[in-house]
Amino acid sequence: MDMRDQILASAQRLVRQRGFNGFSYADIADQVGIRKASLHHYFPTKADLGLALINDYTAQLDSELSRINGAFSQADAKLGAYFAIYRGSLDADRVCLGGILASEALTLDPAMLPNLKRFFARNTEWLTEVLAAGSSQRLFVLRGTAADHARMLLSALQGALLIAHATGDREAFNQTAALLIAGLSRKG
Amino acid sequence: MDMRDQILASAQRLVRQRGFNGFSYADIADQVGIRKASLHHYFPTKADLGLALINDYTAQLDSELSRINGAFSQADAKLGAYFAIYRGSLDADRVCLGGILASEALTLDPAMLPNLKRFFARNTEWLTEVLAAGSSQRLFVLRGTAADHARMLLSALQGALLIAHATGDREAFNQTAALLIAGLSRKG
DNA sequence: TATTGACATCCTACTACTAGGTAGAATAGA
DNA sequence: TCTATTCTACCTAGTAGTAGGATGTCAATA
Repeated sequence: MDMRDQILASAQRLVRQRGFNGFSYADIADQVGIRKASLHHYFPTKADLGLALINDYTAQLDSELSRINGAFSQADAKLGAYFAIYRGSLDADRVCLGGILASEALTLDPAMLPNLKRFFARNTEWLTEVLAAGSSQRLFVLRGTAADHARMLLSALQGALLIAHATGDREAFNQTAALLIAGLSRKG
Repeated sequence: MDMRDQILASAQRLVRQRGFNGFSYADIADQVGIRKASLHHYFPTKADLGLALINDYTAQLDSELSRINGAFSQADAKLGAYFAIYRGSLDADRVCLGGILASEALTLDPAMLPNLKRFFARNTEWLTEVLAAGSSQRLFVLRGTAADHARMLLSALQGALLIAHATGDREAFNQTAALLIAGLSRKG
């Protein structure tokens, strides 16, 4: 892993624990063992770093979703794998980069916002496909459009992750996740 | 409204727009027309201010929930009024203080965390009561415990509010809210 | 009624520190 | 030698927070 990737990895870890306004170049410098000024060689401004973080994270998401698409054929299994990403994040004491950047949106460089929106769009688009497929296979029973369900699931997972991260109540996340899955099955 | 309340109102507005790390004493000073140093007379440290903000906000919630309990008897009407609080927040371009503090939890003074947890507990407790009542009146059909549903609804609303605030997509919030309500009704 | 003292409020002026960011030189690999 | 990388040293602006003085209010007192 070259220096640029090390910096991105360190920054991603920091953002997902403390938010974009919750860390500084000095923190990254400590973690990767480089001088603060050297970081500016790779990312001249913090907005540049932020932009790279979102794009990098979106690329990570894309590859995860591709992996899931390849590994599972059933919609419910795909959805389970998607939920597992969030659970893994919580277990590593981190939240979703998209979720935490969303909460700081008004303080971010405006150039970051379209890419942040795109990240959310990717999530909802993939979820919409999975839900629509599961619905036509009679695996899921939807009460609105697949897109509505997709947005709701995304919101619920992001919210549950943030709250569980703050309160330390990991079980609350699991129960919410289970209920969201149950809400898609036939019969109440 | 005395100066202390003006400061709290200004700070609450700032936090709910930009986060606790997204504003400074100078911002409050500008808004309330007082010198920065004078703020320290009321809230010696920013952690003191943060603590007061959570407690104040929790008190506001309590009075809102009391108002709702008094104004409505049907569980579905109570729930609708609760949802309306979030919608009103979004319309005012603010998110929930609890939600945004949760996303910054690791950077907050540890003294703030128990009170933040208490805020979430208040929400889930009230929601649990309303959902249980609605369930026994056959207004709602629950797929898990009332407490599970309460946590899920809270997470979904917080997540939807944060995302809608960041993306500017108000309609996404409305659709998620509608779907959450629909998910409680009989029949899919 | 006028004076005094106590207290709260708010100020100017400052400190110590951290933030992001820059200039320009040293180093190293091709 | 060219270029990328990393450094030391620094800058400017902003951060929370402090010291100590000015102003005002209000109640007790003479």
